[in-house]
Amino acid sequence: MEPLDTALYDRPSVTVDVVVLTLRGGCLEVLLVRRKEHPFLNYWSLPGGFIWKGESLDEAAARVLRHKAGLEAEAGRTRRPGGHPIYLEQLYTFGSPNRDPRARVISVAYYALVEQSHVREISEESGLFRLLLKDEENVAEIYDAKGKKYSLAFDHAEILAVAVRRIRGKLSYTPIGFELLPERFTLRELQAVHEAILQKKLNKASFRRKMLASGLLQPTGEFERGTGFRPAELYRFRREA
Amino acid sequence: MEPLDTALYDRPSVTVDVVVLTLRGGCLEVLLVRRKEHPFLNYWSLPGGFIWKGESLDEAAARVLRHKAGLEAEAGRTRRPGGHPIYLEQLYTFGSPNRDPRARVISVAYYALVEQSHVREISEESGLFRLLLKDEENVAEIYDAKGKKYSLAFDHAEILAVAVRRIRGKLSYTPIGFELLPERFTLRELQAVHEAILQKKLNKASFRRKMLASGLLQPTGEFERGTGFRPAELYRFRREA
DNA sequence: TAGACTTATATGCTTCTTGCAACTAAGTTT
DNA sequence: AAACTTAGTTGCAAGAAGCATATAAGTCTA
Repeated sequence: MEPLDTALYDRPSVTVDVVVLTLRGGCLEVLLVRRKEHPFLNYWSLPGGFIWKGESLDEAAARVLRHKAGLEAEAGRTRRPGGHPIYLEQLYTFGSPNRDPRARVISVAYYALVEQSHVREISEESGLFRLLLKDEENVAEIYDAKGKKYSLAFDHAEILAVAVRRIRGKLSYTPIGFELLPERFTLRELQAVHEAILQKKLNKASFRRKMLASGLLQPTGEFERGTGFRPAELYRFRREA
Repeated sequence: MEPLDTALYDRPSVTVDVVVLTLRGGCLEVLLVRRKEHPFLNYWSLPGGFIWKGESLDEAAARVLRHKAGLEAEAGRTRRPGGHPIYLEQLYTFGSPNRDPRARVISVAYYALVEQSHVREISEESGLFRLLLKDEENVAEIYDAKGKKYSLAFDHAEILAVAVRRIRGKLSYTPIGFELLPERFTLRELQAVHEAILQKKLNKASFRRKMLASGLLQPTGEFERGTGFRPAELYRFRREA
């Protein structure tokens, strides 16, 4: 099984990089960490790490999530602090021969959807950045709170572009918007999530009808408080079983 | 960049496996090759191979397609013998620590959609097998022409299950059915492709309306010949540019 | 050659979904 | 009490999809 012809076969390192997405102020944001090594010293990059022995790719991604994003994980099933599973899914594998200038590194990218309050900005060395993907572009753009634009390490801007495209496509046939919200949320908040991801206004009545008809929302009978004006009912995602 | 702690970090081999799908007799079929090595000696398996130095994952998949399936490829753009590109797309990466009993092997799986007449059954060592995926199952079943069922090497039955699910999902929002047909085809043939993939009957009038309204079909003005009964018009996929 | 047969293609109708706009409801602020 | 803002509902029109039927264009058979 060991490749015999070492002049021909490549023996790459394999890393897992995780795109941690969250929503803040009506915008998609991504968690980045500052590199402390060459190349791309001091550049912002996706949290990631080499896979370990005896560990599956899913487990490696959960570990990265736990160690670099402070999100608890548990035997393949990553969990939010509150105990609910975090949405974590394999995205795509990037393997251009020169994506890392030092050596052959193949990166299995994952993406996670996390409620904003659960993303800990652990230190100066990690932070949330606004994420923008223009149509037809194959790299995403990254901005800090002041609107300053950053270049990312390696091909991470491409990875982000793939992530945003994936979540947009997925949203049109699966209601993963929940994953970015707290356990209880209003329909307006859910609609705002969809609008932020899809980058377009949605019709309120249609959105409500579709969501309620899907049977995935469970009304709690409780309402927002202190909003000024009429409070909206709180729903939760109907977890089967 | 080299992982330092060799007791902890893993340095796997990386292979590319390609799920070559085609359609024959109204059924999805997959190209398998017979293994000539341990483990799983003489088992049927997906065509695959180690990645080479200087080669991207896409290029590795195209090379596997060329060498193991006799399908011409060219600089990342794999092409049918006739000159049209073959549909080839990355599927998913499989990396359970013990999926290969000998060593850590991570497999980046691709899938290709190929017109039946272009799949060469090169020798005794390769063949097309009927592919069946039951709802809720996470492994696909494999049958030969006589209806005999086979077990596959490694986790290849799981890879096939993921491939079938992916193509089913994709078909509902992208008309990739073309890729399994010759350049010119009738609407009945196209509908048969969709029905074979989705495993359900479709309404003829609705299917025609939707396909023609999509603007992706170009009528050729020519018709089938020698079919007995009324010949249907031949269409081709509208290639932009 | 007429008529039976089979499949291609078109059309009308119903049902369901979606977008749009107006309406009512329930709070807060002045 | 009236103005204001957002929540939530309802009616209608446009479009998509399922279903049945009608017509068209060939071959086959008597």
